[in-house]
Amino acid sequence: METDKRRPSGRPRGFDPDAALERALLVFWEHGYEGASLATLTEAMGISTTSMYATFGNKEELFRKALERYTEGPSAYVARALEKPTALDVATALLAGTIQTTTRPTGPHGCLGVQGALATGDAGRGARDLLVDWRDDGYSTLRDRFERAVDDGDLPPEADPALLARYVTALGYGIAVQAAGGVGRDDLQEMADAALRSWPLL
Amino acid sequence: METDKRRPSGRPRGFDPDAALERALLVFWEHGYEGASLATLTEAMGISTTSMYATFGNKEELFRKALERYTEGPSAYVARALEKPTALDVATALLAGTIQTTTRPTGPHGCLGVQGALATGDAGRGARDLLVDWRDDGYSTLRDRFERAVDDGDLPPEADPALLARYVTALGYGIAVQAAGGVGRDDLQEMADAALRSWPLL
DNA sequence: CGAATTGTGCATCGATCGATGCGAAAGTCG
DNA sequence: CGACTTTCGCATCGATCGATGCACAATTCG
Repeated sequence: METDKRRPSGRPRGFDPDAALERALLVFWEHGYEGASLATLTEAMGISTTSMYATFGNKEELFRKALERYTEGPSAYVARALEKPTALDVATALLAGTIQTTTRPTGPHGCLGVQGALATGDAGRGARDLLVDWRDDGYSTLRDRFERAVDDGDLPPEADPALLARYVTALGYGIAVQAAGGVGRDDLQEMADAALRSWPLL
Repeated sequence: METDKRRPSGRPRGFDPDAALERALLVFWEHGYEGASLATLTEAMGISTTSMYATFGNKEELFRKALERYTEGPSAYVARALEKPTALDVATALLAGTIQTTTRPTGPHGCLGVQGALATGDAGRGARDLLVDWRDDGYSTLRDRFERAVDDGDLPPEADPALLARYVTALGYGIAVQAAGGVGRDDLQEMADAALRSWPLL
């Protein structure tokens, strides 16, 4: 039942696709979809455009795969936060994770899901729509989690799960925008702490 | 003391610069700096590239002037909000104005100051830096306003003006991001109302 | 009128955009 | 070995990018 390690016929790849995708992710993260040219991407990935197209399809597919990698890598704190026992724990972990990820001393500032393609021309419409769905999914998942919290009695019956999810996501995206502009980690964390002091906003 | 209406020598312009700038503003607002090509811009403005360069300088200058027009037009609610009598009134008017402006049924969704150039390539660095300063100015002005509110006794001495300004701007940018993705006006307004219910976050 | 000044229309610039064609290279398989 | 399969290096594609040169049109001034 081992994973299929049989070498495929033909010339083997001269690079590690995962490592190359990680580099591409960083470029998209820092410069956005439209701001990341194929030349910049392939140079950072250390491969030729031919290899990029053969391996990843095209620029939009590369972006889609980079976003997946982002979700499972730098943005994995989201899934972990959703598993916290209480709604307040979820919100607290979500904002703390957002702040940590969007203000890493090394690596791009901000959030790929926000600055990757917020407003684009025709060429970036695919990426833009992809991120709209990505953010919508995040909101829906969070709202569902808060609905469960109401069912659990963790949140009072008067609490509004949809409103609370909007609140936390708004704070998260607002943090991401400020982080993209260079606002420091401590300032944002103080603000997030204060913003959750009145949880659940009744 | 009349404004100088003496016709300048030479052939008169065949278009209204203000109207053309307004069109350019809408294109930048919807597609962002990098996503707005000269062809798209000049077509919307109804003029040739030659006339654009003669009148506005270049693309980056056009963006700068469009941002000024945005500040004094669609974003004028900011200046009006800052004149409200109390800090809570300021915050309330600021968020309400943000929601109205970023979700206009006609016109682009979102905020030019956010989605105009959040992450860019080299070509968009000028625009990006311009918006970073624009947002920093907004934050600083709001913080100063809240400091004055503390001095006035309008806010309690324990209130933290910088933190409150971070809070309101984060909510505003978070609203802008969600509006860019098509989130509706009512959902955002409900959330903003709830977010200010615990003002001033003590 | 003619000279001077300013805006416009048209063509086009070099650079860069994303994307491909093609033959050589580097492996597996019979 | 030779046939087959897959990847790579190089050159280049047509389209679009932002930006400009230049001759002509339209106005003011002397």
